[in-house]
Amino acid sequence: MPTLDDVGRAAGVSRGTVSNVFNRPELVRPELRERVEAAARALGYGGPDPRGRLLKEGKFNAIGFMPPGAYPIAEVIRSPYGRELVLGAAQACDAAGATLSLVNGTDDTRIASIREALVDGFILGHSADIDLVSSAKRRRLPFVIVESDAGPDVNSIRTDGRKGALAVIRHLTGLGHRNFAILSIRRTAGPAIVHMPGETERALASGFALDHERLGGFADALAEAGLSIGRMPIIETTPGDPDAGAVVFDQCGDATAIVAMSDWQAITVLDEALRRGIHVPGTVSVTGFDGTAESARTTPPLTTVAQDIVGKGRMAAEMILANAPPRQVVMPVELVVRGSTARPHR
Amino acid sequence: MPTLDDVGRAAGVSRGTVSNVFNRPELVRPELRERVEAAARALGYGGPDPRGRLLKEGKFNAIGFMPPGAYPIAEVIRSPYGRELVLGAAQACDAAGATLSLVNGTDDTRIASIREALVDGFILGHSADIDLVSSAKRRRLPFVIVESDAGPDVNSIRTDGRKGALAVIRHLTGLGHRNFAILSIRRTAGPAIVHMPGETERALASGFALDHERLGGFADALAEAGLSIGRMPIIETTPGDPDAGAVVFDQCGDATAIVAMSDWQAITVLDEALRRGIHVPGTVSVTGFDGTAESARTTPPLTTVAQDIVGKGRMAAEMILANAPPRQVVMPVELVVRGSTARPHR
DNA sequence: GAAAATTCTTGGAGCGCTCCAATTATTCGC
DNA sequence: GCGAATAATTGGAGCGCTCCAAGAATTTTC
Repeated sequence: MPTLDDVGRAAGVSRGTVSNVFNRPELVRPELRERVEAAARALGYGGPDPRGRLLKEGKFNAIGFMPPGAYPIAEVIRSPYGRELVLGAAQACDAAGATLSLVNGTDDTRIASIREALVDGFILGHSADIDLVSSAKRRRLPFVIVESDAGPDVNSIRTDGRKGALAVIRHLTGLGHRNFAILSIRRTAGPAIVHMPGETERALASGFALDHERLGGFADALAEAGLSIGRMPIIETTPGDPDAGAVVFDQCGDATAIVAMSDWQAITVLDEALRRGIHVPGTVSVTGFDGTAESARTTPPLTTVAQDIVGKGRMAAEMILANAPPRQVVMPVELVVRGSTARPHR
Repeated sequence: MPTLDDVGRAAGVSRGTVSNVFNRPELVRPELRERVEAAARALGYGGPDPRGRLLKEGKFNAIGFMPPGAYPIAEVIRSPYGRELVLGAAQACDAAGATLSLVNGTDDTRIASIREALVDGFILGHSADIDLVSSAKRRRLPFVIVESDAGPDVNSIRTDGRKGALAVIRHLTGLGHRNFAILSIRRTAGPAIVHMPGETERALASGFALDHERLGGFADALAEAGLSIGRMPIIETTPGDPDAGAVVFDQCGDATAIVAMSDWQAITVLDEALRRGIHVPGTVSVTGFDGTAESARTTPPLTTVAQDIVGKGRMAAEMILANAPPRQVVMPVELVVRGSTARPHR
């Protein structure tokens, strides 16, 4: 690849003049400019390489989005939640004229990705992963953690998951439900993990901070109704896993309410119910979490905990762009009761 | 910000050794390594700046996606079509461990964005925009144009829009329709542009190559049935413009079939029909284009021209990643007849 | 037509890093 | 304990560019 120097040599001018031709053409005499442009064309010079400029100038004008867990970036676009979050971030980038980089990282490359991504800041899709946070810190770029709180010196933005969880369970116990199955989020790729009653401690200890908080809310609300979360099956599935619904119905025959940690999982359950001819909410009630656009369009429409996901993504990106002192934002939630919940059968 | 040299000075070692501590720690004696690490911590050195490396090494390990027209990147995520295209590209990036950069560019910054984006190649969301293509060429990075053909020396991947358009119109004329309204894609932001019968030449000349091809298909299929496209109103709207449906019904009262260039626009029409109590397909038939996932879930389900959008995005990204000689790919289409079309009323 | 003012052009310094050949320190073998 | 082998460290060159002070060329002014 030819360089500024090569072009300069070919045109009989200095590197500096060639640079001016490309960056401040008004500074160079028209005839010279044309000579330089001709030389550049002849050599196939494609304009100043951004690498060189970068070293001198600094900013990448881009913010990075790193998916939660070790999810592939495609999964982020595919998931209703991820999509809305990215949409919000994209809105903020549009307003700022910045690029939004979806940064790829498998389990063992995400640390390196943080170190090397060509961005001015990061959105870490929900994760309290200590290693990730500390490498983000080390890099000394602004970053925001979505959906968990990593202390006062780190930007974070999360939903009041506890409150949402309480609201869901109170709604269901209020309707008379006593037997629940909980559909939790598996943090890595792979098939469903089933924790039957009595062996649910492991589930409670695992996964994202997000799950802890929501599970905590579930546990407390169940306790209010004299129930114990330890008696309920907990099933961890990857959101979007099409088998999740089947596993739930296979394993949790006597649950009258299936409580999912995400709309996407709840929708899978709805699909499977339809397939099996199980009536929702007649035979079983189903709840989601997130209030994605999809949740309003299912049959029946999903009872869910709504939050402003797009707003969350936008705010996350704005926090990076603004580069202000760290803040910890907690977004409100609201229970949206729709058609997928009713009194238990009998 | 401290540099390798600063750290080296503080630790009493050379720059090279500090570099080794971070990149090939096994090369440096443990005690020294610790001394260097301590110095780095003390100075708040965040590890080697990727900028420096970049200059030496080259690849960005990222591909850029530039939205069609001057659409903001948020619009790409929001639109069903854009989302699937990006999803496909993300799949290919996942497989290759690359970053997917959604590159921002307004009308007057897109050229500069192409020049300066920190990527190894581009996907140009459908656009035959001469300036853009030539600046992409100039930069000498591999790039792929989606949805139009820019000649044998440029990668492109497009759908057989003409065939799809023919199929739609033949289906509708076969059902007995004679009065159509055409919903075309406005390339810039802004309200609907209405071209009433007799003034449609302008519409035929404008917009994306994509529209030309599809409009050409419509025109020919109409001609087969003894009809003239010049007699049909053509309305250009921005996909996702929620008013599109209203404009169509306000302006095209006697059309028995509304033919949209994208599912998204067709869905808007469906929504508006519902709002006005106009029965689809009883009173008016509606067709989409693209076969997005959404099109199967509308009420009634949409008759549309299906194509493998995700596959298209994936292939586009793969073409860049592979960096092989230019190819021009034409993807097949298939008419999918669903519930939104029927014989005209009366 | 010479000095002053203006416009253009030059090339060195430096951005932070990696690479590598050369140098220095350490360990090994007998 | 000494030379050879091995391991660890160094620092210069260079990646492609921008910036800028200085110098050269041209134009203006009186």
